[in-house]
Amino acid sequence: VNSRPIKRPPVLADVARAAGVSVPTVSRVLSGSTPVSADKVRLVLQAIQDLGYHPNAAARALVTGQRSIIGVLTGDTTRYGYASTIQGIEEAGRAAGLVVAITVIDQPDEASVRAAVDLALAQPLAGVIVLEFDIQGSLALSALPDSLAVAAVSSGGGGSPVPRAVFDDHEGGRRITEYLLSLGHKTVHHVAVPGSGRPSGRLLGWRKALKAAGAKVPRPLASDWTARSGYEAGLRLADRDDVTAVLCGNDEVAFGVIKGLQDRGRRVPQDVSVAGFDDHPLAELWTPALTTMSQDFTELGRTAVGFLIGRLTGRPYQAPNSTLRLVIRESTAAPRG
Amino acid sequence: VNSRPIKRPPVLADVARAAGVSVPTVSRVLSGSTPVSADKVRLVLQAIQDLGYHPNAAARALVTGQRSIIGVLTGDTTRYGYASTIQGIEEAGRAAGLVVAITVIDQPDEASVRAAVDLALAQPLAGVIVLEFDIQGSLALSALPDSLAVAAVSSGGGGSPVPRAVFDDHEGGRRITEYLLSLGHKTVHHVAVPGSGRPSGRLLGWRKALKAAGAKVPRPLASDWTARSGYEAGLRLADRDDVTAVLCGNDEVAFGVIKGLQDRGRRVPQDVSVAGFDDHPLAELWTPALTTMSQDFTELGRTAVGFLIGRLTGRPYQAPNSTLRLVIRESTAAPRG
DNA sequence: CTGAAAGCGCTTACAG
DNA sequence: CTGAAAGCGCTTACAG
Repeated sequence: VNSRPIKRPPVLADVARAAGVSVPTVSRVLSGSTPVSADKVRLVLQAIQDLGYHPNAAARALVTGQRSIIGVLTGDTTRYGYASTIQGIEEAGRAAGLVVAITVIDQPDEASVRAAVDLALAQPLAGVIVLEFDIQGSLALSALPDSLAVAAVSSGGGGSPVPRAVFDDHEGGRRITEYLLSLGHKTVHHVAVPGSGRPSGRLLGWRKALKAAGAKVPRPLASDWTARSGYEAGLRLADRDDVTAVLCGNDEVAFGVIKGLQDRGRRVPQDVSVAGFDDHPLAELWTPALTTMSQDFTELGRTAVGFLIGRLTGRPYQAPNSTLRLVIRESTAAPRG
Repeated sequence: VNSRPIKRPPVLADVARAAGVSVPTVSRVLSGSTPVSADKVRLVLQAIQDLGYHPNAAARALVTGQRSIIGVLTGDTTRYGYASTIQGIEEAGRAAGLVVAITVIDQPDEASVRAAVDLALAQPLAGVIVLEFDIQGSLALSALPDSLAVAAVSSGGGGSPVPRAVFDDHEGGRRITEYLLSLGHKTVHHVAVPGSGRPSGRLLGWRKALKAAGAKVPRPLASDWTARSGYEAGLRLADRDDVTAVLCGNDEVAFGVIKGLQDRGRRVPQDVSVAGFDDHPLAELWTPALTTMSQDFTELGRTAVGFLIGRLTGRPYQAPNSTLRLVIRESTAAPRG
């Protein structure tokens, strides 16, 4: 493979020499902090151009103490909720002149968390945002030093006292379960996604709605967030004739559950209603189109950046209201008979 | 919202004072570069613990010249191909002690590219990886200075002489089109995704296969990568009775095309065969399960990191072979009659 | 094994 | 407007 040679990058002194001025003068041209005579400005700009000079970020960060990196600690980067949240963080970060440095914590154990935290903290960070969607996230939050500005995006409350952009999973789970019950289902089954150590808020809200309605609370099935694990759950649920409604921990799992039910000859929603969570972009195109609880993850990511910048600047940040919204499509209906 | 106070982070001198040793001694304990007496090691470790000391990354980077950030320049972070590639970069990066700093170039114009490049280069970067999947990527590649280690993940060849992890879109497009023709279709229609300035390799390979077979080359429809735009295309294609096979620029578009065809009463694959590109995780669960050209984006991301580290260390990196693989499922069949 | 000294590349008072 | 000087927090020869 071809490749350009890597030269020693030019430094400020090189530019100063080329332009015939002092080092501080170049710095002033760059920052605009102090007036510089027009002709020197021209010479300096020319030299910067010629040499292809870019400031050494490390040196600048050292002296100014200015950091322009938001560290993001997360258990995943590709699933819908995670990826959308990161997208929001990146957008809001970039608008504020910050880049996003991602470190994935791939296992929910102390060692992985420690390794990831150490790696992240080895960067000149303005602050860190933790995606507290899973056990990794919870652990990371408590492993972070006090000297750092920290915010979290979180599915429900939480322990350590950091600003959190939370989507109210509990409330969402409750509302969508109530909706299913209101269609006439005797109870609602649940295919759960992993929680952050404790049961997910979605599961808690689901259980609460069932209890409030005096409905039987079936034992939840487990999934690992993936459509494939949802499919397995769907196959199992298809064999039980007491199942008329299923709430899934997220849309990807719901897609799999629907397919599993259909592959066993159960029609959705005529035989079984299925609802999801999150409003994945494909939810409206699924067959049948998926009823779900919509969440604006991107907004949540932006909010977390707002919190972080608020802490950094001392100006408190006003979080926008919850974006929870029940989206009724075709995958849910009244039970037969 | 509650929040912990941000204290001035402790520095090496604070640790040295607390432990009653000199600054270099603390540094030596940290790096292990030079033996330090056991009792001093203990004192230093204790002080580090007590103070919650973390090294100042900027200072360390300045003196060692070591950078542990891979800058990633990309047009998107959430779509399947992009997100998976970034996942691979992060994995391989983390394994090598590097974090991934993402900057999105949200518009394919010079100004957006310049802003993103400047923001990325303001960090202490070990090198940068450009996702050359779109126009933004191509522009970014030419805007990067020579003094930086650069690699790209790319859909097909390319201009500037940087090491590229390429997935052979052209070859993939050709092979899957040949497959569709081999089923007996007179020609294959195409719903294209945006290319990186020029037509996508997928489109080129598709066209080449048609020409080689002496088939008519229909005018391709455009999409913007999303399932929704695929849906629009599907609706339009459904009205034409000369359409018996459609190759889509990616799986998400294919999902939409299938739904659009179905909503207009066309059955897939009995009336129209539809094939995708990429092997999205939901492709196997779609109804009908999607025939597609599988690509290992995660692997590509890892390869790009390999190139980068190869350049940094001077040890050339041997790229793995192409991962292109035709996956035949249920969405394609011989035409009727 | 350990400390005093120099220096990485920048910015910011300090004097003109 | 401009340069000489100091210093950010670390690491690395240099002497013991």
